Amino acid sequence: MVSYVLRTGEKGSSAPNTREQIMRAVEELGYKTDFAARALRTGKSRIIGVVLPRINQGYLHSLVMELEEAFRNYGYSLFYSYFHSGDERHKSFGDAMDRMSAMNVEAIITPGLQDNMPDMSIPVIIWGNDRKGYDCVYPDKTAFGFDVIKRLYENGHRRILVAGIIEDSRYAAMKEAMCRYGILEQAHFFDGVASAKNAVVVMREIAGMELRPTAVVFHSDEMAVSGIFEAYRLGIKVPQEISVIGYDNLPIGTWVAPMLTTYDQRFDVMAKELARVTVCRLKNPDVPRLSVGIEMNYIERKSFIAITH
Amino acid sequence: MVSYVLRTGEKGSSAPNTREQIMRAVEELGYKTDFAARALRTGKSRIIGVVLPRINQGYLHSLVMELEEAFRNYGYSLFYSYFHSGDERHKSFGDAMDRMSAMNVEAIITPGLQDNMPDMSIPVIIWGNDRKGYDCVYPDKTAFGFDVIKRLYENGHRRILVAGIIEDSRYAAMKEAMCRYGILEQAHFFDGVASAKNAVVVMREIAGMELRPTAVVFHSDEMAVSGIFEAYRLGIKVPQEISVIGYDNLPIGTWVAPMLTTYDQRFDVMAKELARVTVCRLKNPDVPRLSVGIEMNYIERKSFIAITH
DNA sequence: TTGTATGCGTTATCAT
DNA sequence: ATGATAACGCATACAA
Repeated sequence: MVSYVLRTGEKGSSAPNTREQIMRAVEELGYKTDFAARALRTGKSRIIGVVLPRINQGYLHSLVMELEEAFRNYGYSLFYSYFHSGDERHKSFGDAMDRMSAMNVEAIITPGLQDNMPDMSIPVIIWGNDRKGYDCVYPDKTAFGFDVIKRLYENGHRRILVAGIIEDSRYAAMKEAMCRYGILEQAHFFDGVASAKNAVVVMREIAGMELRPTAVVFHSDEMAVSGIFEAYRLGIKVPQEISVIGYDNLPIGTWVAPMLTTYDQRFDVMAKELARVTVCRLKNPDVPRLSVGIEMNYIERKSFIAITH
Repeated sequence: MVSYVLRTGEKGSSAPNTREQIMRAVEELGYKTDFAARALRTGKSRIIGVVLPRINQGYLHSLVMELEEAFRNYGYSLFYSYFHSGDERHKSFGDAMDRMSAMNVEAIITPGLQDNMPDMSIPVIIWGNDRKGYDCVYPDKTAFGFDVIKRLYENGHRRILVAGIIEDSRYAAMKEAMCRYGILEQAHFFDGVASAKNAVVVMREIAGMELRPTAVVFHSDEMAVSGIFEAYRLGIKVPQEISVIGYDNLPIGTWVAPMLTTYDQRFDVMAKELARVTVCRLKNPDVPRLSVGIEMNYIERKSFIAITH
C-alpha cells in the first residue's frame, strides 16, 4: 500500500485517510526511497553517463553545470568519467566508457571526437558535432562561419586572417563565404591547435606582414585574449588597426581591454536539448536519428569595429 | 563459488581449475558486477558526494578532475550536486545535501562556506578552509599570508595594497606579518568580492593616490589579470611602477603580459589529501578530527619585481 | 574446497 | 481499496 500510494499519489484508488497516514509516517521517519534497491528492482538507474576529456578548460565546467540542471528536470542524475586525451587516448576513452557500463547508466553523452567509438548496448548521444549514426546536439558551426564572414565583409573588412584547427567544420563555411564575397584570395588561414601560445605566433606573423589583415578570427577566446595581449606588446592597436573576434564567450572576454567580441555556444540551450534528445531516445528507441544544431549568439563588444576605405 | 572466487582471487582457497573456469565464463559473458545489487546488499554505495557552488569559475573544474582521479585510486566514484549561491543559498544548499542522501553516498565533500550545516548521518569533509568540528583539507592561507608579505618586504616593497574578501583568514596573517615588519601603517586594504570589476575599481583608486603602493596582492588571478589590464588603460606600468601578485594559478596567468606571479593551491595534492582523509574517516569513524593544511606553491613570473630605494 | 540459503528495499503482480 | 508475495543480483554465514 505504501509503495502504491507513493507512486500514484492522489491519482491512485487509495483512501484519503490511508494516504494521509502514509505521508505522515514518511515525514516523521524521514523516509527516502533507496536508490540502489529501486535500481535493482526496475533495472533502471535513472543515471546518465557523461564522458569528458580530461582537459583543464573552464568552459567544460559551464557545460557540466547546465547539464546538471537540464537533466534534473527530467529526474535524471549524471555520472562523469574523464578520459586522457594524450597518447593512450583511445584506451583511456574505452576505459571511461567501461566505467559507465559498470554503473548501469542508461545512456552516455560524449563529445564525438573519437575515431572509433566502442559498441555500446545503450544510447550514445554526441555533443559538439554532427556525427553520422548518432543522435547529436552541436553548435551550428556552418551558420557561424557564414555569419562571421558576413559581418566582417559588411563592415568593410576584406583582408581576414583565421587561426584555428582548420579541419573543423566552421572553416569550410568561412571559405565558402569568403569565396562568395570574392575575398578568399586575400585571406590567410593559420592551422594549429587552439592554444594561447599559437595566438602569440599568429600575432607576430601578422606584425611582420607587409599588408596586414584588418581582422583576425580566432578559434577560441583563449587565443583571442592571448592575441590581444600580444598585439599590445607588438604595438598593434586593437581594434583600430586590427579587429579581433573570439569564440566561446568566456568570462575573461569582459576583463580585457577592449572587451572581446565573440560568439556564444549557448551551453544552456545545448544542455536542454541534450536532455531532451536523451530522454526522447530512451523513451522511444526506434525514433529516427536526432540531430540538433544550435544557432550561436553573436556577442557584440569592442574588439571589432567597422573600417572605412 | 563464483562470488567467492571473484572476491578472493588467487588468495582464497579455491581450486585453480575452478578459478579458471569461472574467469573464462566471466570473460565470455562479459560479466560485470551489478552496481545496484552490490550497493543494496552491502549497504555501501562506494560513492562520495561532492557539493559545489554553482559558479562559473574554471578552477572548480580543475579540482573536480583531480578529485576524480584521487578517489578512483581508492575505488570510489563521485557524485556531484550544485547549489545556487544567490538569495536562497541556504535552501539550495540543503537541497543539494538531500539529493546526496537519496543517492546513498557514503560521505560528502563540500566547501565549508555555509553558516549552518545541516546535520548529516554520514561524514562531511570540508574543503577550502579549516572548520571546527569537521575533517578539513585546505590551502594553508596563514603560511601564504606570511610568505607573500615576506617576499614583498625582502624585495624592497614597503607600501602594499591588498584587495579581496578581508574576512578571509589569509589577511589576518598578512596584517600580522606587516606589523612585524613595521609596514602595516603604510598598507591599504580594499574589502570587496573577488571580481574582475572590483579589480578595476582598485586600480583606479591606486591611480588617484598621491603616494601609490608599489605592490598589489589580489584575492584571485581573475582580479589580478583584470587589474593588469586596467593598469594598461591607466598608463601604469606593470611591474615597473607596480608589482601584481595573484592567487589561484589559472591558465590565464600565462596569457597576460607580463605573465602573472601567483600562488598555486595545488589541487592535485589537495584532491589526494581529500581522498585520503575521506577514506580514513570511513574506515575508522572514531579517529580524532583530521585537519590538513596544504602549503601553497609560489609561482614566480614577471608581474613582480624587486624595487630599490 | 564447494554448495545452499537468506535477506538487503523495492516494485509489480495477483489475490482478496 | 488493500494485503501478500515473488524477484531483481549480490554477499555472506553456515553447512557439507
